[in-house]
Amino acid sequence: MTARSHNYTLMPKNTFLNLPDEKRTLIEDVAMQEFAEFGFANASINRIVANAGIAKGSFYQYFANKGDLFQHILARISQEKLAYVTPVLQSPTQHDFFTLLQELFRVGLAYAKNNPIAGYVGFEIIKNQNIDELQELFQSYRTSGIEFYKSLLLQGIARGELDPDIDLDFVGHMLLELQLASFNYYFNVINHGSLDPEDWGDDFMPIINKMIQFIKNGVQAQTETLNSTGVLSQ
Amino acid sequence: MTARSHNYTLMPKNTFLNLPDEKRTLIEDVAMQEFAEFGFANASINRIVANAGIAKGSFYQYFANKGDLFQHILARISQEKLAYVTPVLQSPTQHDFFTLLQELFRVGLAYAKNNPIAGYVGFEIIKNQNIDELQELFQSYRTSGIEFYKSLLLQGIARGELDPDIDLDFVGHMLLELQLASFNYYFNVINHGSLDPEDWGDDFMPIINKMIQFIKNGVQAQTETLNSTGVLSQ
Amino acid sequence: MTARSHNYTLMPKNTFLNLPDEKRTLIEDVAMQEFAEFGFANASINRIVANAGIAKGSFYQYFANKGDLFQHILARISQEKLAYVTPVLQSPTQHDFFTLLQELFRVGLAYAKNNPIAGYVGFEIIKNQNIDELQELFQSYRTSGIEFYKSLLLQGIARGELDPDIDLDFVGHMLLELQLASFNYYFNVINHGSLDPEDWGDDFMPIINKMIQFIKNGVQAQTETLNSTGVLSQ
Amino acid sequence: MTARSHNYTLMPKNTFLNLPDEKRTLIEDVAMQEFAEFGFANASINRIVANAGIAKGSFYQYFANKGDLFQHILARISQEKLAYVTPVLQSPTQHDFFTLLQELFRVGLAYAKNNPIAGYVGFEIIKNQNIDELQELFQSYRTSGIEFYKSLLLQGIARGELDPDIDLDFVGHMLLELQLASFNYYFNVINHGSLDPEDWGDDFMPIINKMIQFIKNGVQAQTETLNSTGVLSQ
DNA sequence: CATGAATGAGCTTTCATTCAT
DNA sequence: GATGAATGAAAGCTCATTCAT
Repeated sequence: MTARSHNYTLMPKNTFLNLPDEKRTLIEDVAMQEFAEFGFANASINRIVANAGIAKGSFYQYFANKGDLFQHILARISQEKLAYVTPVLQSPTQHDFFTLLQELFRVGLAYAKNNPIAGYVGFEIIKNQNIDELQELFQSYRTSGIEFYKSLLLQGIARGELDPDIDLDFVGHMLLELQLASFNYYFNVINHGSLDPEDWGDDFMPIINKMIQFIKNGVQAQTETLNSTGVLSQ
Repeated sequence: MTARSHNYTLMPKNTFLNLPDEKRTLIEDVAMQEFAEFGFANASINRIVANAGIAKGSFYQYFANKGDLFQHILARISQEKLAYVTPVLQSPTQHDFFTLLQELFRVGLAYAKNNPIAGYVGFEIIKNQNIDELQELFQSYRTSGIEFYKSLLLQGIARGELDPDIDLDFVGHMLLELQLASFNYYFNVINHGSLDPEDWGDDFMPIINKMIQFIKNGVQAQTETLNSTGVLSQ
Repeated sequence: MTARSHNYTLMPKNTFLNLPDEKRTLIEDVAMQEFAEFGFANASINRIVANAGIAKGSFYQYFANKGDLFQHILARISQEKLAYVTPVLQSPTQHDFFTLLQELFRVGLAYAKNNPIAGYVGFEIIKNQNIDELQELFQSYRTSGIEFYKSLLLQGIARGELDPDIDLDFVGHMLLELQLASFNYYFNVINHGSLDPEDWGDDFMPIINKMIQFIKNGVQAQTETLNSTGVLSQ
Repeated sequence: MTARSHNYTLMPKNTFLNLPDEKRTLIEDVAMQEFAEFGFANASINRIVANAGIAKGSFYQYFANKGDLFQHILARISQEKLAYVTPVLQSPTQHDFFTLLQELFRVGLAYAKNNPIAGYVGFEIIKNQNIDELQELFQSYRTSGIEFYKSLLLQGIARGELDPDIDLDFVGHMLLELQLASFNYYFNVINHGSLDPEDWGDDFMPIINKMIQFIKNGVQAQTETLNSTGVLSQ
């Protein structure tokens, strides 16, 4: 009774984690490459096992299904990103909002630059939430990202750095979207969509600075007088 | 004979356009629904022909393949949107940048509200450009959108409405992303992802106004004094 | 809307029935053989298509799934049996219960003798109702059989041929079981389980007569006196 | 070494029997449940070991294969049933045929009522002999059952209780089938196929009595006069 | 111009069993 | 004696596309 349906359904990984590092990493890398190249829907387990040199049966001893593998890959990416967290981000209360934001974006792009495939997969995934079976997972990544932004915004408002009238939820969403957009811009415009690490330019700080400037002041000319409706007078 | 081999190579549509309106529209609607429900990768031609009540062979006389159908659907959506273009957008030189931007966003959401499935498909698609065979197509949609934003930005700078130091290309990208984000926010947050027209709230102007405000002034606290409505006083 | 999910799900057969007779019959025969040899659970569609010389994809254009094929096979068997219905069974009111019963059993075995594989499949199937997805189907076959027996029993009672105190439902069940048992006895004991038509003996009337006798009078010695409890006195 | 290769060939059980009682019983229970739920063909060793919490390799040290396990389960059920044998059945020569038969059926149903899963498995299995690899086993269970009935019949004839003209072999088969049918009737009609012990009604004696009556006298109307209770008057 | 049967490669997943530790 | 990772054949089923009529 208690024995029924135990470690059979919650499968997420288990045996996979005990694999020799080399083999485990190989499988992850192959899978990541597959997801990056074909997207989740078109990723083929056949190809993955072939490229990783493992038996198809073995795959299913590591992961419950394709979604499970994918989830694991995302988790690994999330965790790897933690290694990039810098002193600035570790003490968020000691810096102003825009410094923190700049650091956040910088760290995101730095990770992506050093791990283009992982970065790309992580990016694609948050962007595309239209995979039914994984919607919840994606939503949770999005939500936690937005919540983090909202906490930063709150702090910024409290310190008088930010306009207190902004809609926290709305702006939180937009910051997440703009972070993704920064990746998109860097990846597609600067690097022309290449996943080859060699093609990734070194200097993404200009992009980030433009982004911060954009978020900080918007695009309006600064010197103009404003009428009471907030619409520019001539 | 020659006509036949013609049909066969330049396939994009041709025979399809001569169909009775009702049949053609049915096929389009079914396809749109399919793409909305399953995404491009998982959309099934089998299901489409079954749901549209046409023969499998007929489908391939209308379209070269799934991508061709998809391209057609997108083109139809693009064209339908034109019907929403308002006087304001038809004479862009007579309005200031933020008015135009507001109108652009408003029109986009109005179309989506009245055609949720089409709106969703059009949105998802621009967002997800990771479908290899359609990348070029998506890119062209993006590019033309961005170019349009850039032309607006240029005009705004020329008039002194906008900060002349912005990077046109960068900001153009961001505006496109933010437009998509406005849809995303409206669709996922306000309407909780439902495609049912009945669930779609009526009032998206607050979202647009927040967006315009965000783009205009950013989030930084203004040194000017603010009245209680958050509108700048002189 | 109406077009959705039409002839896509109710699949039972459709295209299959339009096949050239020869091909259709071949597939049916191969399938019947497969079911007879391996049972439903172990029957392999791979083997069936290989033995029938058709493509796997074709199979699924004929049948929705294995259960659908099976259902069709059973329906064919049911229908074929109708050809065996004799004048006696066509005018049931004109014969006494035991004559009808004898004829029913005779016809059942005659069909099975001439179509051993079909007979065996039909028999196995009613017997084994533990295939989840087909339980309803089997139950309906059983139920209609039992209902028919019950109607015969009622008529027999009305005519004074049968003990009016019997439990109709119970006896109906038992008659069905005994008919299956007659097949079982004939098939396994007399023919030693061979499906080869050549091994099937000619004369199953002795079995039927014993069965009728058993059902008619039971096994009790007929001459004994009975005490009031119906238990034999010494 | 030699001991090891011994274990390996005569596999049926051996190492399994030395297991701590609790573990052994758990495995048996899990297996029984699996067979009851999925039938033999669809029973999964994967699921069994998972649900029993044992290693896959261990399973194959206990049993040669699925059939071996199954055989063991059947043997256990057979043995458990022995505990239900009553004084009446222990001294068969001291009771008349119908008393013995009634007791046999009663004991069978009593066991099934107290051990629904085991009862169901034992029943299903004897009923379905179309599992190639186990046919011999099933046949032997059937044969020994039939032989026992035949011995009872012989004794009954010798005592003048039974019609001396019956075909022993035939009637023996039918009695076995009717015993299974009584289970079938009780299980499917009375308990509606539920394996939940709580759903099993208490009173199966009416069924048995109808069965005895059926076997004793058949269904033909008696020429003797009947009192209103349906019990024969002298 | 319409049809829809035919195709076989491909899909994800489960299987019973082996064997090195 | 116990383990559980490894295996690859096989399962049922869907796919986009072709082509003869």
